[in-house]
Amino acid sequence: MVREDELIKILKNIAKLLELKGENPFKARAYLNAADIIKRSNINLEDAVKGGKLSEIKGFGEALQKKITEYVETGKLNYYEKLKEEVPQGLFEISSIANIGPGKARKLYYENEITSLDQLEKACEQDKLKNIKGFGTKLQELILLSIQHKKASKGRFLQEKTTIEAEKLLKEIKLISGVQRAEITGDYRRFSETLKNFQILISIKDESVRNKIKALIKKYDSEIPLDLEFTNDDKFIWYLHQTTSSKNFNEEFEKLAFSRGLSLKTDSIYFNNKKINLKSEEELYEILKIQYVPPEIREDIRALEKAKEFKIPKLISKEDLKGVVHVHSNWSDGKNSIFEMANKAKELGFSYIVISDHSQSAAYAGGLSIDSVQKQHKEIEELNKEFDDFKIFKGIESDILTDGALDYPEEVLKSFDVVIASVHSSFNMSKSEMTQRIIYALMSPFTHILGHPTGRLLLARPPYEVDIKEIIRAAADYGKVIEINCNPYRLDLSWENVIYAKEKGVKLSINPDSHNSGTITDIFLGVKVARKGWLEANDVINCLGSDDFFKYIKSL
DNA sequence: GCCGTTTTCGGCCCGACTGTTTTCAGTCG
Repeated sequence: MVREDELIKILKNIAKLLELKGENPFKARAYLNAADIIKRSNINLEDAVKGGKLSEIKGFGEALQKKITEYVETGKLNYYEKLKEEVPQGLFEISSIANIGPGKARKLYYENEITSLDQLEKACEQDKLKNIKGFGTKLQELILLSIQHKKASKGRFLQEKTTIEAEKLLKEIKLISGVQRAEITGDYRRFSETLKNFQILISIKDESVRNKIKALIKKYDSEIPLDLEFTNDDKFIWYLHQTTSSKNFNEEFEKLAFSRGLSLKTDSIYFNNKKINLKSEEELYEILKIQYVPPEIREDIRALEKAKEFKIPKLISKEDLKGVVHVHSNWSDGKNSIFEMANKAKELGFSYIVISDHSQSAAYAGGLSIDSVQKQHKEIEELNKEFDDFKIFKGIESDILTDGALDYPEEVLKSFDVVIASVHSSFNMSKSEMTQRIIYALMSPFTHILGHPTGRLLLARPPYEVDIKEIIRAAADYGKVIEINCNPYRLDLSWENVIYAKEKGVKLSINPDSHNSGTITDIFLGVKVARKGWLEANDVINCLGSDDFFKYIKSL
């Protein structure tokens, strides 16, 4: 099995390394282009190599064919390994800072003896960069911000990226004889956006089991650290609950539990001085006579207050979702055809999909010209005839231009069923300008949904400067919907702001923003964000059936 | 490094932005 993602990463890194070496920028672009081809197209690399079909693909010349073949056959690329040795690590790191490209990185490294991020940080703090031609006070500030963000992200991992690994490890632990119960707990179970480790709680029969687990862990090969905690089975549920909950929540919960007759001793849990073995967290809540609090919302004590009053709403679940909003097709920068995207959504049990490719200004992402829009609409109309009980809606992800305008003239905007408006350019505006820009887009009668409202990329890019609360209030005023973008790097709107949006009466749409049919399932990550934001099914517009969804959109 | 052809070398996407300039180079999407 070819690690396609890995190859894409290698090709991108080669491009960057070449730029840093100061080679012909077009050579670098050829590698970027190759990475892009692999990402967007449907080529099965293994088959293409075996069948000698690589040469048929535009963009894969002699050199790239050779390299791709080498990678497919050996899982490695010698050229890349050599290149890594030629380019200093420090130089590579420096160029990873926002607003530092290859040009500035080279200047710092070779002409100013700044050979690491630490040195770069110090130089900025000591105000030394402003003397270098091309640098100034403002850039110094931006560099510091970027370094800070990088530091804060260090040692943290995206929740979604860790899931498969975590579940696999857990399964293996459970198979060890003498392991009674085991769960991944902590941030993972509460669904925090990023994690620093896997916290695993295990109840064991006796001490000998520990060694068996340790032997298993020795074979564990991952960059994500493990934090194992052992307990006896009587206390398993208590500790599962404790380690899942946030600190604040837990403190209040313990107070309540102890005041209502629970006590914790070394051997077991006692209720009214009687030993108990809890089977589930639900049982724990039951004996305390309060409503069950799902793990996702054990963040602050408001949840506990509501639980005492039995007023925790029925949170949204996967099964409530009826349609998929915001996916890209190969008409812009997606990998699959409209048919393939629709078919996949149907297979997953959804009853409609909103195709929303990029708009004309997004040239880098193959944004649709007016002519293409019209052709795409014809294709959708034809496809709709082929599907029973499934509907494809004509959507667009329209850029919000710098002045807040949408990206097509009115007569074109009118032709879409659904318009999602998103910012994709000029991130460095002032807070008030950016806020105004987005509010202006919300005021357009053609806008239905605001896409990824803060533009953040988890662990990679902070949100653009924007007053998100003001935007949420504006969405409420103009009756517009806000997206929960489910791309694992975005999860934007964040759950904290989802809570605020609900308070203000704003409806949300849980959108996967998929660029291929395999990531439509990202939509289920969004359900977790929504749950963490206390949403119920009736807060989310794609919980509506196809007809009601369309009616709702048209009422905006 | 790729492509295409005016066949073996020249052009490759480019506009907006910005911090630094005082006309522009580097970065970004």
